[in-house]
Amino acid sequence: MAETKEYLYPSKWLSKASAGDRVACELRMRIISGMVESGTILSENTLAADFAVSRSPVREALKILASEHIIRLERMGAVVIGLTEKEIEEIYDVRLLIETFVFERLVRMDTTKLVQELSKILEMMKIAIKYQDADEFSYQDVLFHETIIRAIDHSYMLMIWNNLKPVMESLILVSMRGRFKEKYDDFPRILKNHELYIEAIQSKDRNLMIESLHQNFNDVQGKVEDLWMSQQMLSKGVEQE
Amino acid sequence: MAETKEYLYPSKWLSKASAGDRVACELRMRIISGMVESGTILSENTLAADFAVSRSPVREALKILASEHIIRLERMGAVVIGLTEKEIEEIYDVRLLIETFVFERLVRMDTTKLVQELSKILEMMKIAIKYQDADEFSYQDVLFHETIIRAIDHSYMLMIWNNLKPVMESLILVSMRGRFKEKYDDFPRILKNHELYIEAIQSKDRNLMIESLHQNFNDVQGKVEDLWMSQQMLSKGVEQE
DNA sequence: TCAAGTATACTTGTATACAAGTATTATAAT
DNA sequence: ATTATAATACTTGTATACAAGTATACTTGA
Repeated sequence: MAETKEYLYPSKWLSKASAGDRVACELRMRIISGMVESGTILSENTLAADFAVSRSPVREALKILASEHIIRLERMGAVVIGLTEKEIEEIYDVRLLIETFVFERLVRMDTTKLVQELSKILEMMKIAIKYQDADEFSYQDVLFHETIIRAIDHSYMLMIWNNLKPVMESLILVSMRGRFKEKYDDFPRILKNHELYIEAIQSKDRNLMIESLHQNFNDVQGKVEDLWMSQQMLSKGVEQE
Repeated sequence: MAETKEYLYPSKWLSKASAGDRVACELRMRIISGMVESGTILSENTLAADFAVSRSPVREALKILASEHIIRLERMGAVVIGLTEKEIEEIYDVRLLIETFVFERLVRMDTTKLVQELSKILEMMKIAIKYQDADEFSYQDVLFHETIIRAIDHSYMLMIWNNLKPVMESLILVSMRGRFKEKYDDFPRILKNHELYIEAIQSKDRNLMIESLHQNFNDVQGKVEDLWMSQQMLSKGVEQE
């Protein structure tokens, strides 16, 4: 059994999590970062041994990851699907779909409180950049969009978001960690886009919203791919079971 | 422990299902039909005793239902959320959103094979009506829409559908069973709408699609509510733990 | 060397056991 | 009568045990 040297998922985010959640989060990061390649077959017993837990939490984790569609539960073993370029695009299709729907609701609401909340999160993001804290930045970035979605109080939109969130979170984490090392000058632009987004919500300007949304996605999308590839290259060195 | 007299979920659909799935499906039906009222607190142990299985499958079932947002997992016990009028509307928001997106993709595809498949399903629906088989009709109805969604080969749209499907399925089952008894003359109209839908896909007529889609929803939506209420009334007589 | 059949070692699904924690209830003291 | 404390009976999360089923590998026969 290969000793797991270090964890990809921020341990501070797991303070109250169950063993099942821990395994799910860590495994998800390994899959999305490319450390565990797609096609790999995961066994409950092996994973249980690797993570030093029993099969119960592992089973739970595999169920979670299967519902996120990054693994496929088969008769014998779970097959890693991972994220291809196509699937990353699909994720953004969904985000675009959701957030456009949400915006249509927002324009008919009082958004002053929401705008204030978003501004706060934006400030947090700035500070995260200042201290080069990629994880904190990712957290706030995800929170930013979640806050917008929660604002319309639509349980099924929230359901979709909740299904998408873990994968998004991992994707953003991987992406941001890479950029804090390499492309530090990207961040002013990201912040600008979020500012535009807030402005669009404030002024209820549909076009501005769509524009900043697309910008936001282009920001992440184009770069994630490069990074993801490089991560995959990088992880070729890691020993595989 | 109250003996469970009869099952709401069609047992033939559970031929290869695990005990966890069985519990999930049956419990879902009871919640959505109103037999288990919202606010009820479910305990793993009690459910395990009721369904004569161990806690493992029950835990699995509760996780599934929680991801579908019809129960809420709390520190002690799972609280039944159920479907309010608002949530039923929200489900149709999502369906509208998905299927509109799907249609946009379809108009850029060769849909001859899809149309053929849908026609087959429609014939099946007709036969189900002929033999007054509400369950079979529901099955084909769900399959109809799933077939359309699968056609565009979009894993994340499919993911959303998969999350929505069980609840939809239960909702349609409850609705159709009621209508086979009471409002038998609704069905020609339902069939007509599905025909229109196929026609829209065939001719790639966006307006026709939107129209038939809305019709389809109105068909189910307005009536579901009445039925749901009446079901709730009806189930008041059933003894509750 | 190759085919067929059996045995073995894995797989999942379910049951059960146990530990840690929480609510409730009963008891005791003011 | 009311409040505080302690005991009890629940809760969940995790580990482990076991049964049924499947793939793999090995052995035996030609």
